[in-house]
Amino acid sequence: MNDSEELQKIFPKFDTKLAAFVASISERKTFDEGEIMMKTGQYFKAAMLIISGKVKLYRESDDGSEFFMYFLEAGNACALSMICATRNQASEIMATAVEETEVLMIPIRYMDELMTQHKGWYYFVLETYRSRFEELLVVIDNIAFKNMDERLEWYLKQQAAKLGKQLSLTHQQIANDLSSSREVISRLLKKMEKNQMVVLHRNSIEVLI
Amino acid sequence: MNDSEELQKIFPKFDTKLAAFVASISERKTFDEGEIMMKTGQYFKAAMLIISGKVKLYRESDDGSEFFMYFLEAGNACALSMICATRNQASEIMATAVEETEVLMIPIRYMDELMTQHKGWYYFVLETYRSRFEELLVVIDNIAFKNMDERLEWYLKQQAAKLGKQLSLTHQQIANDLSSSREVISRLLKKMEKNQMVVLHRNSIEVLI
DNA sequence: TTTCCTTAGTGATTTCTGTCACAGATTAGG
DNA sequence: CCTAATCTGTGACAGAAATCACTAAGGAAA
Repeated sequence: MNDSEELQKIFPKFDTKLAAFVASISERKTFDEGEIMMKTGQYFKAAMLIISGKVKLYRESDDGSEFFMYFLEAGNACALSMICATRNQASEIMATAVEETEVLMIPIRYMDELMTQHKGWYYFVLETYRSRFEELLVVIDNIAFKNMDERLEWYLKQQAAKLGKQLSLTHQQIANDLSSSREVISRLLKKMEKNQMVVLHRNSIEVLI
Repeated sequence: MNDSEELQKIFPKFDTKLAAFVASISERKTFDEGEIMMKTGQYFKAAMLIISGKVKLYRESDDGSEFFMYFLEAGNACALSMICATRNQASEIMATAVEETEVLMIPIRYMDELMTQHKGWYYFVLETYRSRFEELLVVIDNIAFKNMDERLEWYLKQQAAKLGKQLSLTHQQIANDLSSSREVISRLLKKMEKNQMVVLHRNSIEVLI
Protein backbone atom coordinates (compact mmCIF):
# COMPACT_ATOMS: atom_id res chain seq x y z
CA MET A 1 0.00 0.00 0.00
CA ASN A 2 1.44 3.38 -0.92
CA ASP A 3 1.12 6.63 0.99
CA SER A 4 -1.84 7.83 -0.99
CA GLU A 5 -3.92 4.71 -0.40
CA GLU A 6 -3.10 4.78 3.28
CA LEU A 7 -4.31 8.37 3.48
CA GLN A 8 -7.60 7.52 1.87
CA LYS A 9 -8.18 4.87 4.50
CA ILE A 10 -7.55 7.28 7.34
CA PHE A 11 -9.33 10.24 5.72
CA PRO A 12 -12.39 8.83 3.94
CA LYS A 13 -13.37 12.25 2.59
CA PHE A 14 -10.21 12.36 0.44
CA ASP A 15 -10.64 11.22 -3.15
CA THR A 16 -7.78 9.57 -5.01
CA LYS A 17 -6.53 12.77 -6.57
CA LEU A 18 -6.65 14.69 -3.29
CA ALA A 19 -4.94 11.92 -1.35
CA ALA A 20 -2.17 11.77 -3.93
CA PHE A 21 -1.74 15.53 -3.84
CA VAL A 22 -1.66 15.67 -0.04
CA ALA A 23 0.82 12.81 0.07
CA SER A 24 3.06 14.63 -2.38
CA ILE A 25 3.16 17.97 -0.55
CA SER A 26 3.10 16.95 3.11
CA GLU A 27 5.75 15.88 5.50
CA ARG A 28 5.42 13.32 8.26
CA LYS A 29 6.43 14.00 11.80
CA THR A 30 6.32 11.76 14.85
CA PHE A 31 5.78 12.90 18.41
CA ASP A 32 6.71 10.72 21.38
CA GLU A 33 4.34 9.83 24.16
CA GLY A 34 3.96 12.83 26.45
CA GLU A 35 5.58 15.26 24.04
CA ILE A 36 4.11 18.73 23.72
CA MET A 37 2.89 19.17 20.15
CA MET A 38 1.81 22.77 20.35
CA LYS A 39 2.05 25.51 22.95
CA THR A 40 0.04 28.62 23.64
CA GLY A 41 1.60 31.45 21.67
CA GLN A 42 3.23 29.25 19.06
CA TYR A 43 3.00 30.06 15.35
CA PHE A 44 2.26 27.50 12.67
CA LYS A 45 3.56 27.16 9.19
CA ALA A 46 1.57 24.00 8.55
CA ALA A 47 -1.79 22.39 9.17
CA MET A 48 -1.62 19.16 11.16
CA LEU A 49 -3.54 16.00 10.31
CA ILE A 50 -3.35 13.05 12.68
CA ILE A 51 -2.35 9.77 11.02
CA SER A 52 -2.04 7.67 14.13
CA GLY A 53 -1.91 8.08 17.89
CA LYS A 54 -3.90 10.29 20.23
CA VAL A 55 -3.63 13.91 21.23
CA LYS A 56 -5.02 15.80 24.21
CA LEU A 57 -6.03 19.42 23.68
CA TYR A 58 -5.83 21.84 26.58
CA ARG A 59 -6.72 25.40 27.31
CA GLU A 60 -4.27 27.26 29.51
CA SER A 61 -5.22 29.94 32.03
CA ASP A 62 -3.19 33.05 32.77
CA ASP A 63 -1.81 31.53 35.95
CA GLY A 64 -0.61 28.43 34.14
CA SER A 65 -3.28 25.93 35.10
CA GLU A 66 -4.70 23.75 32.36
CA PHE A 67 -8.12 22.61 31.33
CA PHE A 68 -8.74 19.57 29.18
CA MET A 69 -11.01 20.13 26.18
CA TYR A 70 -10.94 17.21 23.79
CA PHE A 71 -9.00 14.45 22.07
CA LEU A 72 -7.78 14.21 18.52
CA GLU A 73 -7.11 10.84 16.92
CA ALA A 74 -6.37 9.28 13.55
CA GLY A 75 -8.42 10.93 10.82
CA ASN A 76 -8.82 14.19 12.73
CA ALA A 77 -7.14 17.47 12.01
CA CYS A 78 -6.20 20.15 14.44
CA ALA A 79 -8.71 22.90 13.73
CA LEU A 80 -6.60 25.47 15.48
CA SER A 81 -3.49 24.62 13.50
CA MET A 82 -5.45 25.04 10.28
CA ILE A 83 -6.84 28.38 11.33
CA CYS A 84 -3.57 29.63 12.70
CA ALA A 85 -1.63 28.40 9.68
CA THR A 86 -4.03 30.02 7.22
CA ARG A 87 -4.09 33.29 9.10
CA ASN A 88 -0.56 33.21 10.48
CA GLN A 89 -1.78 33.67 14.04
CA ALA A 90 -0.51 32.44 17.38
CA SER A 91 -2.19 29.37 18.79
CA GLU A 92 -4.42 29.67 21.83
CA ILE A 93 -4.30 26.12 23.07
CA MET A 94 -1.86 23.44 24.08
CA ALA A 95 -1.64 19.93 22.68
CA THR A 96 0.23 16.92 24.03
CA ALA A 97 0.59 13.42 22.60
CA VAL A 98 -0.88 10.81 24.95
CA GLU A 99 0.77 8.06 22.94
CA GLU A 100 3.24 8.04 20.07
CA THR A 101 1.54 10.12 17.42
CA GLU A 102 2.25 10.52 13.73
CA VAL A 103 1.06 13.64 11.96
CA LEU A 104 1.00 15.01 8.46
CA MET A 105 2.21 18.58 8.11
CA ILE A 106 0.73 20.44 5.18
CA PRO A 107 2.48 23.77 4.48
CA ILE A 108 0.28 26.85 4.44
CA ARG A 109 1.13 27.75 0.88
CA TYR A 110 -0.98 24.86 -0.41
CA MET A 111 -4.12 25.87 1.49
CA ASP A 112 -5.56 27.98 -1.30
CA GLU A 113 -4.99 25.33 -3.90
CA LEU A 114 -6.45 22.60 -1.71
CA MET A 115 -9.48 24.65 -0.84
CA THR A 116 -10.31 25.75 -4.36
CA GLN A 117 -9.28 22.66 -6.34
CA HIS A 118 -10.47 19.87 -4.05
CA LYS A 119 -14.03 19.63 -2.91
CA GLY A 120 -13.11 16.78 -0.58
CA TRP A 121 -10.68 19.06 1.19
CA TYR A 122 -13.10 21.74 2.07
CA TYR A 123 -15.68 19.21 3.19
CA PHE A 124 -12.99 17.80 5.42
CA VAL A 125 -12.14 21.21 6.80
CA LEU A 126 -15.78 22.03 7.45
CA GLU A 127 -16.26 18.70 9.18
CA THR A 128 -13.19 19.38 11.30
CA TYR A 129 -14.50 22.75 12.42
CA ARG A 130 -17.99 21.49 13.02
CA SER A 131 -16.95 18.59 15.21
CA ARG A 132 -14.46 20.62 17.26
CA PHE A 133 -17.03 23.36 17.65
CA GLU A 134 -19.57 20.86 18.89
CA GLU A 135 -17.10 19.37 21.30
CA LEU A 136 -16.48 22.82 22.72
CA LEU A 137 -20.21 23.27 23.15
CA VAL A 138 -20.39 20.05 25.15
CA VAL A 139 -17.46 21.24 27.26
CA ILE A 140 -19.36 24.44 27.95
CA ASP A 141 -22.48 22.48 28.86
CA ASN A 142 -20.50 20.56 31.40
CA ILE A 143 -18.75 23.38 33.17
CA ALA A 144 -21.71 25.77 32.95
CA PHE A 145 -24.50 23.46 34.01
CA LYS A 146 -23.02 20.51 35.88
CA ASN A 147 -21.47 19.80 39.25
CA MET A 148 -18.09 18.23 39.74
CA ASP A 149 -19.47 14.71 40.29
CA GLU A 150 -21.26 14.75 36.95
CA ARG A 151 -18.27 16.34 35.24
CA LEU A 152 -15.97 13.69 36.65
CA GLU A 153 -18.28 10.94 35.49
CA TRP A 154 -18.45 12.39 32.00
CA TYR A 155 -14.70 12.87 31.96
CA LEU A 156 -14.01 9.26 32.92
CA LYS A 157 -16.46 7.95 30.32
CA GLN A 158 -14.86 10.07 27.66
CA GLN A 159 -11.33 9.01 28.61
CA ALA A 160 -12.37 5.36 28.78
CA ALA A 161 -13.97 5.59 25.35
CA LYS A 162 -10.76 6.90 23.83
CA LEU A 163 -8.06 5.22 25.89
CA GLY A 164 -9.70 2.08 27.25
CA LYS A 165 -11.38 1.13 30.53
CA GLN A 166 -8.06 0.92 32.35
CA LEU A 167 -6.95 4.52 32.73
CA SER A 168 -3.39 5.36 33.75
CA LEU A 169 -4.17 8.56 35.56
CA THR A 170 -3.43 9.93 39.01
CA HIS A 171 -6.07 11.84 40.93
CA GLN A 172 -3.88 14.90 40.59
CA GLN A 173 -3.87 14.64 36.79
CA ILE A 174 -7.65 14.37 36.71
CA ALA A 175 -7.92 17.36 39.02
CA ASN A 176 -5.74 19.36 36.62
CA ASP A 177 -7.76 18.32 33.60
CA LEU A 178 -10.98 19.37 35.32
CA SER A 179 -9.43 22.43 36.92
CA SER A 180 -10.34 21.14 40.38
CA SER A 181 -8.27 19.93 43.35
CA ARG A 182 -6.85 16.53 44.11
CA GLU A 183 -8.76 16.04 47.35
CA VAL A 184 -12.11 16.74 45.72
CA ILE A 185 -11.40 14.21 42.98
CA SER A 186 -10.20 11.62 45.48
CA ARG A 187 -13.39 11.93 47.49
CA LEU A 188 -15.66 11.79 44.48
CA LEU A 189 -13.78 8.77 43.12
CA LYS A 190 -14.22 7.00 46.45
CA LYS A 191 -17.94 7.66 46.23
CA MET A 192 -17.98 6.31 42.68
CA GLU A 193 -16.12 3.23 43.84
CA LYS A 194 -18.76 2.64 46.54
CA ASN A 195 -21.39 2.87 43.78
CA GLN A 196 -19.48 0.31 41.72
CA MET A 197 -18.78 2.77 38.93
CA VAL A 198 -14.99 2.46 39.15
CA VAL A 199 -12.28 0.38 40.80
CA LEU A 200 -9.38 2.40 42.16
CA HIS A 201 -5.74 1.36 42.00
CA ARG A 202 -2.55 3.23 42.50
CA ASN A 203 -1.84 5.27 39.35
CA SER A 204 -4.82 3.83 37.53
CA ILE A 205 -8.57 3.65 37.49
CA GLU A 206 -10.77 0.94 36.09
CA VAL A 207 -13.94 2.41 34.63
CA LEU A 208 -16.98 0.14 34.94
CA ILE A 209 -19.62 2.42 33.40
CA MET B 1 -25.75 52.61 -3.67
CA ASN B 2 -26.84 49.23 -4.91
CA ASP B 3 -27.05 45.97 -2.99
CA SER B 4 -23.68 44.74 -4.11
CA GLU B 5 -21.82 47.88 -3.01
CA GLU B 6 -23.61 47.84 0.33
CA LEU B 7 -22.48 44.25 0.86
CA GLN B 8 -18.87 45.10 0.18
CA LYS B 9 -19.02 47.78 2.85
CA ILE B 10 -20.39 45.38 5.45
CA PHE B 11 -18.23 42.43 4.39
CA PRO B 12 -14.82 43.83 3.48
CA LYS B 13 -13.52 40.41 2.45
CA PHE B 14 -15.98 40.26 -0.46
CA ASP B 15 -14.61 41.35 -3.81
CA THR B 16 -16.88 42.98 -6.37
CA LYS B 17 -17.66 39.78 -8.17
CA LEU B 18 -18.42 37.90 -4.98
CA ALA B 19 -20.59 40.67 -3.58
CA ALA B 20 -22.57 40.78 -6.81
CA PHE B 21 -23.00 37.02 -6.81
CA VAL B 22 -24.09 36.91 -3.16
CA ALA B 23 -26.51 39.77 -3.75
CA SER B 24 -28.02 37.92 -6.70
CA ILE B 25 -28.60 34.60 -4.93
CA SER B 26 -29.52 35.65 -1.41
CA GLU B 27 -32.72 36.71 0.21
CA ARG B 28 -33.12 39.30 2.94
CA LYS B 29 -35.03 38.66 6.10
CA THR B 30 -35.77 40.92 9.04
CA PHE B 31 -36.17 39.80 12.65
CA ASP B 32 -37.87 42.01 15.22
CA GLU B 33 -36.32 42.93 18.53
CA GLY B 34 -36.56 39.95 20.89
CA GLU B 35 -37.48 37.50 18.15
CA ILE B 36 -35.94 34.03 18.27
CA MET B 37 -33.82 33.57 15.15
CA MET B 38 -32.83 29.97 15.67
CA LYS B 39 -33.73 27.27 18.13
CA THR B 40 -31.97 24.15 19.34
CA GLY B 41 -32.94 21.29 17.06
CA GLN B 42 -33.84 23.48 14.10
CA TYR B 43 -32.65 22.64 10.58
CA PHE B 44 -31.24 25.18 8.17
CA LYS B 45 -31.56 25.49 4.46
CA ALA B 46 -29.48 28.63 4.33
CA ALA B 47 -26.41 30.28 5.81
CA MET B 48 -27.10 33.53 7.65
CA LEU B 49 -25.03 36.68 7.33
CA ILE B 50 -25.83 39.66 9.54
CA ILE B 51 -26.38 42.91 7.65
CA SER B 52 -27.52 45.04 10.55
CA GLY B 53 -28.64 44.67 14.14
CA LYS B 54 -27.35 42.49 16.95
CA VAL B 55 -27.86 38.88 17.87
CA LYS B 56 -27.29 37.02 21.14
CA LEU B 57 -26.19 33.40 20.92
CA TYR B 58 -27.13 30.99 23.70
CA ARG B 59 -26.44 27.44 24.65
CA GLU B 60 -29.40 25.60 26.16
CA SER B 61 -29.12 22.95 28.86
CA ASP B 62 -31.26 19.84 29.09
CA ASP B 63 -33.43 21.38 31.80
CA GLY B 64 -34.15 24.45 29.70
CA SER B 65 -31.82 26.97 31.29
CA GLU B 66 -29.73 29.11 28.99
CA PHE B 67 -26.17 30.27 28.89
CA PHE B 68 -25.00 33.30 26.95
CA MET B 69 -22.03 32.74 24.64
CA TYR B 70 -21.47 35.64 22.29
CA PHE B 71 -22.90 38.37 20.10
CA LEU B 72 -23.13 38.58 16.34
CA GLU B 73 -23.37 41.92 14.60
CA ALA B 74 -23.19 43.46 11.13
CA GLY B 75 -20.48 41.79 9.07
CA ASN B 76 -20.59 38.54 11.05
CA ALA B 77 -22.01 35.25 9.93
CA CYS B 78 -23.59 32.59 12.05
CA ALA B 79 -20.96 29.84 12.04
CA LEU B 80 -23.45 27.28 13.20
CA SER B 81 -25.93 28.09 10.46
CA MET B 82 -23.18 27.64 7.88
CA ILE B 83 -22.11 24.33 9.29
CA CYS B 84 -25.63 23.07 9.76
CA ALA B 85 -26.70 24.26 6.34
CA THR B 86 -23.74 22.64 4.60
CA ARG B 87 -24.16 19.38 6.46
CA ASN B 88 -27.93 19.45 6.84
CA GLN B 89 -27.69 19.06 10.60
CA ALA B 90 -29.80 20.30 13.48
CA SER B 91 -28.54 23.40 15.26
CA GLU B 92 -27.24 23.12 18.80
CA ILE B 93 -27.66 26.67 19.94
CA MET B 94 -30.29 29.36 20.24
CA ALA B 95 -30.13 32.85 18.78
CA THR B 96 -32.31 35.87 19.56
CA ALA B 97 -32.29 39.35 18.06
CA VAL B 98 -31.50 41.98 20.69
CA GLU B 99 -32.57 44.71 18.30
CA GLU B 100 -34.18 44.69 14.86
CA THR B 101 -31.82 42.61 12.78
CA GLU B 102 -31.53 42.17 9.05
CA VAL B 103 -29.91 39.03 7.67
CA LEU B 104 -28.92 37.63 4.32
CA MET B 105 -30.00 34.06 3.68
CA ILE B 106 -27.77 32.17 1.27
CA PRO B 107 -29.27 28.84 0.17
CA ILE B 108 -27.12 25.74 0.74
CA ARG B 109 -27.01 24.82 -2.93
CA TYR B 110 -24.63 27.71 -3.62
CA MET B 111 -22.12 26.73 -0.95
CA ASP B 112 -19.98 24.60 -3.25
CA GLU B 113 -19.83 27.22 -5.92
CA LEU B 114 -19.03 29.98 -3.44
CA MET B 115 -16.32 27.95 -1.77
CA THR B 116 -14.59 26.82 -4.95
CA GLN B 117 -15.05 29.90 -7.16
CA HIS B 118 -14.54 32.69 -4.67
CA LYS B 119 -11.39 32.96 -2.61
CA GLY B 120 -12.91 35.81 -0.63
CA TRP B 121 -15.74 33.56 0.46
CA TYR B 122 -13.62 30.90 1.96
CA TYR B 123 -11.44 33.43 3.70
CA PHE B 124 -14.62 34.88 5.11
CA VAL B 125 -15.82 31.46 6.26
CA LEU B 126 -12.48 30.64 7.86
CA GLU B 127 -12.45 33.99 9.61
CA THR B 128 -15.99 33.34 10.86
CA TYR B 129 -15.02 29.98 12.32
CA ARG B 130 -11.82 31.26 13.80
CA SER B 131 -13.40 34.18 15.61
CA ARG B 132 -16.35 32.16 16.95
CA PHE B 133 -13.97 29.44 18.03
CA GLU B 134 -11.85 31.95 19.86
CA GLU B 135 -14.87 33.47 21.52
CA LEU B 136 -15.84 30.03 22.77
CA LEU B 137 -12.33 29.59 24.17
CA VAL B 138 -12.70 32.83 26.11
CA VAL B 139 -16.08 31.67 27.40
CA ILE B 140 -14.43 28.47 28.59
CA ASP B 141 -11.64 30.45 30.27
CA ASN B 142 -14.22 32.40 32.16
CA ILE B 143 -16.37 29.58 33.46
CA ALA B 144 -13.45 27.21 34.04
CA PHE B 145 -11.02 29.54 35.78
CA LYS B 146 -12.93 32.53 37.16
CA ASN B 147 -15.29 33.26 40.01
CA MET B 148 -18.70 34.77 39.58
CA ASP B 149 -17.58 38.31 40.46
CA GLU B 150 -14.97 38.30 37.69
CA ARG B 151 -17.37 36.67 35.26
CA LEU B 152 -20.00 39.30 36.03
CA GLU B 153 -17.49 42.08 35.49
CA TRP B 154 -16.40 40.60 32.17
CA TYR B 155 -20.02 40.08 31.15
CA LEU B 156 -20.95 43.69 31.87
CA LYS B 157 -17.93 45.02 30.00
CA GLN B 158 -18.76 42.88 27.01
CA GLN B 159 -22.43 43.88 27.01
CA ALA B 160 -21.51 47.55 27.41
CA ALA B 161 -19.05 47.32 24.52
CA LYS B 162 -21.74 45.96 22.22
CA LEU B 163 -24.92 47.63 23.50
CA GLY B 164 -23.73 50.80 25.21
CA LYS B 165 -22.99 51.78 28.81
CA GLN B 166 -26.66 51.96 29.70
CA LEU B 167 -27.80 48.34 29.81
CA SER B 168 -31.48 47.47 29.88
CA LEU B 169 -31.17 44.28 31.87
CA THR B 170 -32.75 42.94 35.02
CA HIS B 171 -30.68 41.05 37.57
CA GLN B 172 -32.68 37.95 36.70
CA GLN B 173 -31.70 38.20 33.02
CA ILE B 174 -28.03 38.50 33.92
CA ALA B 175 -28.35 35.52 36.26
CA ASN B 176 -29.83 33.52 33.38
CA ASP B 177 -27.09 34.55 30.98
CA LEU B 178 -24.41 33.54 33.47
CA SER B 179 -26.32 30.49 34.65
CA SER B 180 -26.34 31.78 38.22
CA SER B 181 -29.10 32.97 40.55
CA ARG B 182 -30.72 36.35 40.88
CA GLU B 183 -29.70 36.86 44.53
CA VAL B 184 -26.05 36.21 43.81
CA ILE B 185 -26.05 38.72 40.96
CA SER B 186 -27.88 41.32 43.06
CA ARG B 187 -25.32 41.05 45.84
CA LEU B 188 -22.34 41.22 43.49
CA LEU B 189 -23.84 44.20 41.68
CA LYS B 190 -24.31 46.00 45.00
CA LYS B 191 -20.66 45.39 45.74
CA MET B 192 -19.70 46.73 42.31
CA GLU B 193 -21.84 49.81 42.93
CA LYS B 194 -19.98 50.43 46.21
CA ASN B 195 -16.73 50.24 44.23
CA GLN B 196 -18.07 52.76 41.71
CA MET B 197 -18.02 50.29 38.87
CA VAL B 198 -21.73 50.54 38.09
CA VAL B 199 -24.79 52.58 38.95
CA LEU B 200 -27.93 50.53 39.54
CA HIS B 201 -31.41 51.54 38.45
CA ARG B 202 -34.62 49.63 38.14
CA ASN B 203 -34.43 47.55 34.94
CA SER B 204 -31.14 49.02 33.92
CA ILE B 205 -27.48 49.25 34.83
CA GLU B 206 -25.01 52.00 34.03
CA VAL B 207 -21.57 50.58 33.44
CA LEU B 208 -18.73 52.87 34.51
CA ILE B 209 -15.75 50.63 33.74
C1' DT C 1 -55.97 55.82 44.34
C1' DT C 2 -55.61 51.27 45.24
C1' DT C 3 -54.23 46.79 43.97
C1' DC C 4 -51.17 43.77 41.88
C1' DC C 5 -47.06 42.31 39.69
C1' DT C 6 -42.33 42.72 38.76
C1' DT C 7 -37.92 43.91 40.37
C1' DA C 8 -34.58 44.50 43.89
C1' DG C 9 -32.32 44.05 48.62
C1' DT C 10 -30.88 41.19 52.38
C1' DG C 11 -30.42 37.83 56.20
C1' DA C 12 -30.14 32.87 57.30
C1' DT C 13 -29.01 28.40 55.96
C1' DT C 14 -27.18 24.69 53.18
C1' DT C 15 -24.46 22.64 49.69
C1' DC C 16 -20.55 22.31 47.06
C1' DT C 17 -15.86 22.99 46.34
C1' DG C 18 -11.26 24.30 47.62
C1' DT C 19 -7.59 24.44 51.18
C1' DC C 20 -4.83 22.91 55.01
C1' DA C 21 -2.95 19.37 57.68
C1' DC C 22 -1.46 15.04 58.30
C1' DA C 23 -1.03 9.84 58.01
C1' DG C 24 -0.41 5.64 55.64
C1' DA C 25 0.83 3.08 51.47
C1' DT C 26 3.53 2.26 47.54
C1' DT C 27 7.31 2.90 44.60
C1' DA C 28 11.87 4.58 43.07
C1' DG C 29 16.54 5.44 43.72
C1' DG C 30 20.54 5.27 45.89
C1' DC D 1 17.71 -2.34 52.36
C1' DC D 2 16.71 2.13 53.61
C1' DT D 3 15.39 6.68 52.53
C1' DA D 4 12.94 9.85 49.81
C1' DA D 5 9.42 10.91 46.80
C1' DT D 6 4.85 10.14 45.15
C1' DC D 7 0.19 8.90 45.59
C1' DT D 8 -3.96 8.26 48.19
C1' DG D 9 -7.36 8.79 52.05
C1' DT D 10 -9.59 11.77 55.37
C1' DG D 11 -10.87 15.10 58.89
C1' DA D 12 -11.47 19.97 59.75
C1' DC D 13 -12.31 24.24 58.10
C1' DA D 14 -13.10 28.31 54.85
C1' DG D 15 -15.26 30.48 51.16
C1' DA D 16 -18.30 30.78 47.16
C1' DA D 17 -22.62 30.16 45.48
C1' DA D 18 -27.36 28.41 45.62
C1' DT D 19 -31.62 28.38 48.03
C1' DC D 20 -35.20 29.92 51.15
C1' DA D 21 -37.75 33.43 53.18
C1' DC D 22 -39.15 37.62 53.50
C1' DT D 23 -39.43 42.89 52.84
C1' DA D 24 -39.73 46.88 50.20
C1' DA D 25 -39.92 49.73 46.20
C1' DG D 26 -41.48 50.85 41.57
C1' DG D 27 -44.74 50.71 37.82
C1' DA D 28 -48.85 49.22 35.51
C1' DA D 29 -53.54 48.51 35.37
C1' DA D 30 -57.99 48.68 37.34
